[in-house]
Amino acid sequence: MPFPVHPPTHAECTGAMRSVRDALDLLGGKWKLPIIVGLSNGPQRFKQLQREVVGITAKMLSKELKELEINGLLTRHVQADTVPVAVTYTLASYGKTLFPVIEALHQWGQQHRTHIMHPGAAAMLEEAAG
Amino acid sequence: MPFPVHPPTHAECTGAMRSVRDALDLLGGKWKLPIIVGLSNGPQRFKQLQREVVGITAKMLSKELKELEINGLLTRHVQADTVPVAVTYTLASYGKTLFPVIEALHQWGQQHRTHIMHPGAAAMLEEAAG
DNA sequence: CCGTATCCTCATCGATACTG
DNA sequence: CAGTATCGATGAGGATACGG
Repeated sequence: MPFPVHPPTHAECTGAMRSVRDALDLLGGKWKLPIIVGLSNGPQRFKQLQREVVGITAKMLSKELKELEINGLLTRHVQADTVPVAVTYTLASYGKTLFPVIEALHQWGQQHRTHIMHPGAAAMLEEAAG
Repeated sequence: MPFPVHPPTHAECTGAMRSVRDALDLLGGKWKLPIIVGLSNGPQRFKQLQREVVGITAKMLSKELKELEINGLLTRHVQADTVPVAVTYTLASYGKTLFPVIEALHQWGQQHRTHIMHPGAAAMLEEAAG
């Protein structure tokens, strides 16, 4: 088993599609992206992060953070000598390698909104292109 | 409502995250990517496509194709003068604008596999970076 | 503060049978 | 061939209560 980290929620893929699926699954779900964005402005403690990621429950935040940590995207640091304990999550430099990917998604998604709202121009281009 | 096309499966997002979510949702799910890949080698009829996208049921293929068509990623052409009717699906040139995005996901996903299998080097880099 | 445990709802997807 | 209709399983995610 070459890729034990992520649970195979989707069908097995062959060749190049496997890695696309991996990246998609890593960014997929409801909360992964907001969490990464929330941490992109600097380290956050659990409660801070929960306030930033509006609507997330402690259960989901805990679960998602665990997955992201296992994948090396963020690090978890426990300050044990305080009461109560303070836990800080930091976006790893490896996690920041996702930024170009997210940016690519952002660019496409943004133009897609305008594309959907002005389908006429696109249709004419389609027609011209055959 | 600025974006009526895609069902809002996920929480509303603010600012830049909306468009990332849009792109992610469009590519997300189990079958969208395999279908796009299957059509990237040229037009396909329904049954052909179902053979190419291994494991998909007619129900899912029909549903996914409808969504992709609504989003302008592919076109549906009906040859009504044959018995039985022939329906051909073609990846629109607009659909091909997704290729760079998919390529970005592919690149990251591929290096992630090697990253996960050689975490030592990454850990050392992390440590040095602080 | 930082989570975990339990129960619950709902969307997604699969299997199967059926129609034009 | 190209789908649709129906039923059922599965799992992501939410609500709430509780523990360290």
